[in-house]
Amino acid sequence: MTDLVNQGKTAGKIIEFEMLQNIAEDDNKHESDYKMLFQGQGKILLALIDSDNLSQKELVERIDMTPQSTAEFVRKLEKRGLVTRKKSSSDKRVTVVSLTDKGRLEIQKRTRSIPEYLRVLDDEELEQFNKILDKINNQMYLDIKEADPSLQNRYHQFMLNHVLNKVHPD
Amino acid sequence: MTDLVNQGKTAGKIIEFEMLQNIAEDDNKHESDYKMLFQGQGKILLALIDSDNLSQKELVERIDMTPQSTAEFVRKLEKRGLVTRKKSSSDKRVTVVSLTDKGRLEIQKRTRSIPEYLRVLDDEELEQFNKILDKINNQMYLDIKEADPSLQNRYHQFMLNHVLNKVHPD
DNA sequence: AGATTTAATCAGGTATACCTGATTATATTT
DNA sequence: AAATATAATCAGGTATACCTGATTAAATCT
Repeated sequence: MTDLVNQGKTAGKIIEFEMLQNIAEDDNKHESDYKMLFQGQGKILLALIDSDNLSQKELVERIDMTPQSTAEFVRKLEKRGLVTRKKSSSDKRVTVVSLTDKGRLEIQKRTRSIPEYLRVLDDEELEQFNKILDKINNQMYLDIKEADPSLQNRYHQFMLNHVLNKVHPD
Repeated sequence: MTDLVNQGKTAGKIIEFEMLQNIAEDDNKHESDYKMLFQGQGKILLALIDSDNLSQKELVERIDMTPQSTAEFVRKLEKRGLVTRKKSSSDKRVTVVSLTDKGRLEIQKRTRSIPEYLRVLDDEELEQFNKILDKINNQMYLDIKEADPSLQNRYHQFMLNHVLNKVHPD
């Protein structure tokens, strides 16, 4: 039963960690809104760094949202200057969405930047942390797949690929 | 410079971890909406487990929100049956907000529950993880204080106490 | 007792993330 | 060429988290 006590302690520290990230964000406002990465406009940006110039239809498939919501978020991103929308010449029904440089920078700021707090860990701790996160994440993939097998084909897998391989290349 | 590479890897895994938590939540919807813990209604609940029967005025101080927003969230929580509101008899201007049993359970579900994914870590890893989280969290406290010294007196400290000492007692 | 301060509410607004149903315009089928 | 399917948009809605300004009611001060 010592197990449960230790797990409980860790669980508390994880909540604390998330709380602190939240507070730190309030501070530098829009700079690093990690909450927004996995919903709405953020989801679209993430889909686009994975593969650019997608039609809204393709976005919808990857992102697991209605075409209407997707269109709305794309428009908002366009207004913010993070993506462009142009009609495809081969099929004038489709709208191709592309990242602007500003958009690319925006996501990189959010996903590629190394949080300051990691600097307090030494090499050994960093390695331990990596291993632990790998274990946890793998378990979560399994849990998610088990809970809803259809999820595995959706935006998750591509985000995974993105986060693991592209944003942080070795 | 190997440092930066390792830190980058870890940063990616943290984003992945957060993404996975998000997805897992979508699945069991309202069950464990960790995003909602540190804003709006969640913030109020958190303030109330720390110390119950607060006036809205006291809530406002702890929670760093306008009285109007606070009142709004309290009303919503009342509608959901998570808190009660009664006028103080000593000062009929003040409204005392108290957690109901349902409300208490609600936050415990969100803060006390041990995430399933922790079960994959063995004793040693759990200990390492605890140490790492301590180091990171402490650093974040320092960073936050540095960025805005006024924050230290607000809801953060009490949440810290709560998360560390009360929700997960040894 | 009258003036002022205080706790809270009312009224109304903004922004974000979503959704459903109906419609338009272009492609593809038949 | 007419019918159908497809990509996207329009219109309108819900819910959440916030906010400002104005007002009410009770308490305290002078």
